[in-house]
Amino acid sequence: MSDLEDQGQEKETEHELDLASRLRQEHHQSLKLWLRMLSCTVRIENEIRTRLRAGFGITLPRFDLMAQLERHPDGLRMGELSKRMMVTGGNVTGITDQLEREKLVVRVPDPQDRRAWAVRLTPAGRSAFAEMAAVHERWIDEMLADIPAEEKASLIALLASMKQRLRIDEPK
Amino acid sequence: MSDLEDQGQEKETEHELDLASRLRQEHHQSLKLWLRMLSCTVRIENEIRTRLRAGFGITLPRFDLMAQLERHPDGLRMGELSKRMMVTGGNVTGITDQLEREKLVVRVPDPQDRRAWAVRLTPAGRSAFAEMAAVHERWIDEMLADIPAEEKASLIALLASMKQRLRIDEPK
DNA sequence: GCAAATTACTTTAGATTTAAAGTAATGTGG
DNA sequence: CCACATTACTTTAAATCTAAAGTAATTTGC
Repeated sequence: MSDLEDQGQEKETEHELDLASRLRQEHHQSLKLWLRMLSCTVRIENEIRTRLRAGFGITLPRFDLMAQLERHPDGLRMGELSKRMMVTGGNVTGITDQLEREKLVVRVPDPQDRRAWAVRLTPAGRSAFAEMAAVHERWIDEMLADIPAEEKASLIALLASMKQRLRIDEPK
Repeated sequence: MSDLEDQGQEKETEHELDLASRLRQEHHQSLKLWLRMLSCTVRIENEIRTRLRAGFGITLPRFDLMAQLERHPDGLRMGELSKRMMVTGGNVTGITDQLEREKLVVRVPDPQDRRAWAVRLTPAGRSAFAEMAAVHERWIDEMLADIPAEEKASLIALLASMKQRLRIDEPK
């Protein structure tokens, strides 16, 4: 999903708006915010996906899963990965299968619970990820280089507030 | 891709940061912004996907395509849809096939260019979309209801700036 | 203890998605 | 006019992705 948003520039000379147009604008404010955010996100995501494939021959979901594991040296259970990556469990199974096939992660049985598996980066996985992550961060930095640091800081703060206040049932 | 972001709360008492930590923070600022935005986007997107399926038996990409068409009564060419939806042409072909099968859109041959097709909403499609769009906007409004209007306005403005300044080659 | 509910993960079917190759029509240079 | 590149769309193969059903282990209630 993506760019429902219209391209037109808006003129937000707030003091000149009468009540009617102010209401009309507020009515669509949430939708406009959503579509604008979605548009930025998809653009960046597509660019990262292309570069990861071209530069490292890896897909975005695999990179994402490895990124989760990199911060948890003891491994993460499938369910934890599913929650953190915000995708279904079946999806995590598939991506893990692929990464295991490539020897970048391993499934380790949980001694406490025989239903559960911990997924861990292999040494090869950890080393491959380290290289990719550094370049990945540089890409992001370059893509956002023309945004003033103050605007970035504002966005970071506002998005934190947004995440907190989102009226969506927490996943599980 | 999704929630690489750490969960921890940050304390941004800007005046107390020494130069070293300020630099360290700036180094990761872009990445943090990107991950935070991605996290919000995926959460909202998943919720909308679920609700569209449960409420209307429609998928998100089909809804998205119809939304593009709704603003263009004369129809859009496949390539236009691809650009606006920010997905590949092959993907648009598949989604259009599905919607055509459901009699919600039609392909109309372009008299000027026999390679090209315009895709249009059928009357049934237009009417179905109108109903869904109203509910869809209400959902967005509810999900974002706890975010103060001023913050929404700031985000809208900052994201517009972000979109403008993104250092990504314009699609085509 | 043990039946029933729950949990953790996998499997399945179907839709979406990309990248790359393929097809057909259009544009371009000479 | 005609070879050649380009353009618009489709097809293909492989990976993701969801929703739902399935499997096996654990927990719960009694």
